[in-house]
Amino acid sequence: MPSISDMIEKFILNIVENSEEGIIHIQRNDLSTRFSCVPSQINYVIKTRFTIERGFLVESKRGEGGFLKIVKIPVIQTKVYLERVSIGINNYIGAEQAKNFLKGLVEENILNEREKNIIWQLLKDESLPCDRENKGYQRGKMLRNLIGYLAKEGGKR
Amino acid sequence: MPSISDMIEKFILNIVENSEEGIIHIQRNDLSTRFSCVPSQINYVIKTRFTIERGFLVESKRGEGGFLKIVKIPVIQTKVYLERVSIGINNYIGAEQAKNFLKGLVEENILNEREKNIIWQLLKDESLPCDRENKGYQRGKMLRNLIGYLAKEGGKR
DNA sequence: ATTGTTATGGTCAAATAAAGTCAGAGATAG
DNA sequence: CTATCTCTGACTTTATTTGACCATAACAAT
Repeated sequence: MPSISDMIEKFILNIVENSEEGIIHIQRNDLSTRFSCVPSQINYVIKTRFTIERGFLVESKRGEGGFLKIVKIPVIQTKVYLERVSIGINNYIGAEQAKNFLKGLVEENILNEREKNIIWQLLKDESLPCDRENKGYQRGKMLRNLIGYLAKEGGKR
Repeated sequence: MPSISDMIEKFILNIVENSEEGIIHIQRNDLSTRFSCVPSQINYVIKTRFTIERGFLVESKRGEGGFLKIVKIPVIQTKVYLERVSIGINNYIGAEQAKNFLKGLVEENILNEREKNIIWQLLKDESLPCDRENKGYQRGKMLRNLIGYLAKEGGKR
């Protein structure tokens, strides 16, 4: 007995699979109407199923002309990267750990030096004006999203 | 379904791109008639999209023969540009504003598309798991450090 | 020169149209 | 029977659209 959430997932998945590029724009209200559920259920589906770990990036825009943008990325690469940096949910990523991870990506030609430096500017301690615990948490989020993007790009330059 | 504002933006952008010199004169009422919207919507588009961060200057004249003059600032000395931009970085930087900064840097050839995307992954809302106020504050810090780095590098690629 | 008229453009706040959050209720699998 | 997953709705945040009212410039008629 598939739940509504399962059906919504399937529905979205289908659109993504059949899209060129694996990038789609949908509207939250459209979906909730189609499945006669409350809009926030769409958020639930997105949050539980279209995660980085499963190979998706999601962005959105509010207001008139708003949308959900769902991007499918190659899962296998993503998983490899995620495991390498050992980013689990709620994981703490220290500055050193982040630095080493970036170095690794440069060594593998996934990033060049300049890109590494740019990224470092954004997640070094001085750029995150919050307590240590949060710095680590934020680096985790940031790196996940970065990895998602890089996986999709295939690290090509 | 792009919003009307998006279409107006595209329309203006197209004219600017196809102009010699990157300087155009348009009339607010012409535009609002063409897109059947109220005149003040044009102001909205100008204010949210043709910003200094993205490398545009806008001047206008009222009264008979009035106009909007939109200038795409030509590529200038990177450092000068960066200095100008960094002045615009205050304590709170919203997601849209950050996006505009990045777009501007790309338009000025200081960043390439890929670099812009990488940076965006790190400072978009989804990557900063904290409240709105703090997101803005952090983006400020991050962008300042980024610009500091780019200024040193001279924006060369 | 002064004044009135008309043609522009500018500002701001309210209304509308999305999407996001979160906590609690309900359902289900082990 | 309990832990986890799903569903719901009230409240929040953000982006866009609209309209009422304001400011300025050119022109025409004193």
